[in-house]
Amino acid sequence: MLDIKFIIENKDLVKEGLAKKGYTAENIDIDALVNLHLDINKLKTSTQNKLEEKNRLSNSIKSASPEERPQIIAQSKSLGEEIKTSQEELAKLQEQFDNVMWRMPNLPSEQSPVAEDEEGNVVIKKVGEPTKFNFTPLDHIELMEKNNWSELERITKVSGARTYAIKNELSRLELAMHMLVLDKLASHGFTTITVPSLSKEKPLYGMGYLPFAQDEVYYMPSDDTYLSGTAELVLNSLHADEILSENDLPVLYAGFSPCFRREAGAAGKDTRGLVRVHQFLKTEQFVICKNDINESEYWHKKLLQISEEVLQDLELPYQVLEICTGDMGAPKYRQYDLEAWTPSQNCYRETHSCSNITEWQARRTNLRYRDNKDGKVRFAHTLNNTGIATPRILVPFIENHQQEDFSVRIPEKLQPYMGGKKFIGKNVK
RNA sequence: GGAGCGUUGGCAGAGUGGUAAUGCAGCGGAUUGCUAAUCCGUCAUCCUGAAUAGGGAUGCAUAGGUUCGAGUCCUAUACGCUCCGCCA
Repeated sequence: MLDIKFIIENKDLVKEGLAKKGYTAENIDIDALVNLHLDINKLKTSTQNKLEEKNRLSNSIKSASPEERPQIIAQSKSLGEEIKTSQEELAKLQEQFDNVMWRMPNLPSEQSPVAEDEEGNVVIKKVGEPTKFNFTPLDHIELMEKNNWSELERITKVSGARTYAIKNELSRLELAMHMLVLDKLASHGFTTITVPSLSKEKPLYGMGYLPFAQDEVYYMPSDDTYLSGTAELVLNSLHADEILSENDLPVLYAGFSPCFRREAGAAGKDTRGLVRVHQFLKTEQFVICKNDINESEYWHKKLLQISEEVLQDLELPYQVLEICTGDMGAPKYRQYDLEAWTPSQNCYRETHSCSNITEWQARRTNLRYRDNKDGKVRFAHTLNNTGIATPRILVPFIENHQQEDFSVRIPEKLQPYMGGKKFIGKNVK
């Protein structure tokens, strides 16, 4: 959510920012919004003047003589009717205004490349080389079959399309990766927190999942409850409506949770295997910091660095993308994605997404802190990044580390979490 | 699922239907100077205003209702605590 005062003072900048994100005046009409705001203020002022008069009348009743009272009461009553009418009108206008405000995306950074869609994303860094094999490599599904690591077909009979069951060492590997990342985040000062996958509606608006991605989210009408697509949802609202002390900042969370996504817009894409599933496990990095762009950009880089370390620990070749304005989600100010080399598809595939949201979410959740310098209350900045998401990352992992005998090499950093094993797989003793 | 009690500022905590006490913390100011104390103001949202001057409205979990007037009375909902039931 943006600040209406900022919008009024920076109309052109706002229009330009919206345009970069692919919005036109037909989607969001800034001039109309500002006019609506001015109308609301006018009506507010006149309504408040009436309220002031009514308060005066009410307070005078106590000291009024018994003869005067009936007249004052009648006067106050009729003024009350007028006020009610004004307030109903005001509520109507306010709802129109809020509707636009809740649909307004964040403005992108000046640094973000300007383009319409993902074609405009810019590779800013490559680490490692695409893996070369001196045998014919298998894809992750074949590898899982060779090693008795999955139940992909049986499980769809039970749980439907885009679900997975993995077993034996692969199942343990999935959990080992989360432990590796949780330990890494703890060493960077993050608080480990396992959070519910259930959420009420309000947090979805707070994060920006609603109203922007309604089709993506599971809803359970019998309980008026949603299934969370990311721990970010819950962490972003955990401190909603609070005024933190600046001394509490930054708040660093390593949030672990099962995540659920309908993948409604992805029909036909990545239908087989572990790349795109309805339910997965994610360790999420989440930061609440001061309202200072240098501070949040520092944390943005820091989160990116941590997830790069994760891919380096897993010894996966990867690239870093700076996401362009048109491919960024509505909440985002600036975004990097990490993509790991995926041999079977001969390309890099997304494993991490790292975003600076600035104050856009904090305004929606009313998350603030008291500034030490002047004692003023300010909206915090929030940031998020994948720590690790499984099973998707298992795809590049087992494909890149596969051996000719179908076993899979375990990188050194991960070995302590896998009982010291250097390889896993059927033929490994 | 059932019953009872509760929800007041950043925190703690008063509050007979008639302008939200008080303490602590924070911020601003004044004053005195020995590691700080004392006093005053401020402390959330919004409108008005050139204003970081002043004035005003709102805010006691949320949404309604009763009333000239609601933190206080009524209804519903959410959440919390205690107990009963069920349970990994």
